[in-house]
Amino acid sequence: MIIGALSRGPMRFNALRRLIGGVSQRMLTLTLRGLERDGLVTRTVYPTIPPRVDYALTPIGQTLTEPLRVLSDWAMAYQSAIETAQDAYDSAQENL
Amino acid sequence: MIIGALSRGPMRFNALRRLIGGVSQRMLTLTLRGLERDGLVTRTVYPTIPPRVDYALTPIGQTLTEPLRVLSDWAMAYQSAIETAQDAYDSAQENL
DNA sequence: CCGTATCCGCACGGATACTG
DNA sequence: CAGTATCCGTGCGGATACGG
Repeated sequence: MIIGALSRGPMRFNALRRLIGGVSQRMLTLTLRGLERDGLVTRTVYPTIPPRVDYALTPIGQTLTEPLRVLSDWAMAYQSAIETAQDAYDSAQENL
Repeated sequence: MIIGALSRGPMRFNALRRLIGGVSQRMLTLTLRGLERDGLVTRTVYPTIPPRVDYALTPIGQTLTEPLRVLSDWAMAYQSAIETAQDAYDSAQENL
């Protein structure tokens, strides 16, 4: 989701947090550090007050947006079919 | 990896286990049950001795092979670049 | 605003033993 | 062969508090 959010341009920490939704501050930080370590995301600090930090995709990070978009499209397309299958599976398990 | 392995045709439990490698019996079973619940994989039992169980992709499961192959191709292409980035990041952390 | 530090519950997954 | 059952350590991630 971070890769997808940054695919349209750099974004600040809290903007990212609001856009993704349901992510704790801790996990967003840890995930961003991981992506930074992997060379997929850059972190730029502007020494202003209040502080400002921009996150952006590196060239390699941008190459990942397409594969992830393909996967995301698949998930959107089959989400309801999969939920239906789960319901059928679960109710079949009850009758044992 | 299970989806990728089954993309070329049905496969038995232990064949799958050997092909994937490094997966415990427990985790392979749990993962297969999850895929079955999601309607991505079918489980077929042949009541022979010794028992035989075939796993195969459902039509929906087959639609997932392409998105995953795209992602896998990306991983193969950038694996070494990412490892290099990690090494650079880690050695930069040491000097603090 | 953008984090880090600390505590803690819990569930993930390995190891092992057992079974039809 | 293809599992299930049980025990158990560890690490993930939430919650909370604090700081530049």
